[in-house]
Amino acid sequence: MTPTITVSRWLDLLQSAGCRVTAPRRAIVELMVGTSRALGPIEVFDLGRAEHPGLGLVTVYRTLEKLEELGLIERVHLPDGCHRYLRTADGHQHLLLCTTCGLVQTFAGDDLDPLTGKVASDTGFAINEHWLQFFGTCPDCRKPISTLSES
Amino acid sequence: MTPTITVSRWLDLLQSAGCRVTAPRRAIVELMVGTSRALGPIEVFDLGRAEHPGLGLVTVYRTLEKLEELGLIERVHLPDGCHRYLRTADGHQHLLLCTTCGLVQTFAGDDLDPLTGKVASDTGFAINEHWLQFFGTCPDCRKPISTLSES
DNA sequence: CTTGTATTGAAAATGATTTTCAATTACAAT
DNA sequence: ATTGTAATTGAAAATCATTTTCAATACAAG
Repeated sequence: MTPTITVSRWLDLLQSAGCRVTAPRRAIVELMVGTSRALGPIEVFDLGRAEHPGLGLVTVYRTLEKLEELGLIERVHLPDGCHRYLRTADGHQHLLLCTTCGLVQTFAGDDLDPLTGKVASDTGFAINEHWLQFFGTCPDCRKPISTLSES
Repeated sequence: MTPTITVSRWLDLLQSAGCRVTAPRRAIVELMVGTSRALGPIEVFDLGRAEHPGLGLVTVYRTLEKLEELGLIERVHLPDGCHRYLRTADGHQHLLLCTTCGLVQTFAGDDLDPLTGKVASDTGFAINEHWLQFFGTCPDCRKPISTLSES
């Protein structure tokens, strides 16, 4: 699906959920659909103002919250304690994140269901979520600044 | 190693690092050594005041930071975005956390080194950290309140 | 085009964490 | 034991992220 079609789909889903389609929301949706980086609220705010200069930070928070409710984006947590938002991948994916620029790649990891079941029965916990995430530095961020390609 | 000996060892390590051993620090160290729950700063503050009533929240933050620097405790992140501190386990362990009370269990998961190497060479990332964590509800927190045992 | 209501952005409020600072205290050197 | 000094303390203020409040605005249904 092309980015343009995905943007329309997200806006339709917003409308189906009883929300209005407004310029600020459109700007934020375009951003989140178009990027392959995990973005924090301030980044969305800064990038969004390029599209829609009047955009307010409060609207960013509210829109991200709504997109998360709809399952279109999800929070990812980083080692430093910050969290950012990321377009939800199809199916449950394991994540590889660049801690410098936020670039995200997904990878097909091991199937954790058997391990989850074993740990649950060993411990008596009811397990309802897991994280398998790798963190590192992406190829671009590993390069010296002089040779950096545009993102 | 008994908890008492571990407390002494932590205090010795603090001193070796050029820090002074004070009553507030002793209270916080005893807490972190003695619990099997991941505790947030406010929890440490509240529990610590039982031991040392004058304890200030600022001191809690500073002491936890120092213990983390020394590698004696580590931050764990939770799905809701909060983070708590946990006595560092021997070797790298995978964690199972109760999202209700913070109880932590470690489990021997799959060895992720081969997968890490594969993902690194597939993507060109330099991978330097990973999380494999399960979240759920521990046996005690699953029980109705009337039958709760003391922790 | 009019109208009702969801949405907006600014400002204020909140909550977590950090910084500043004067008073205190551990502890090394007498 | 006493003392000097630098590390440490807790309170208050500052900072930063996030949420709430609210009056003005703008979407979309009729």
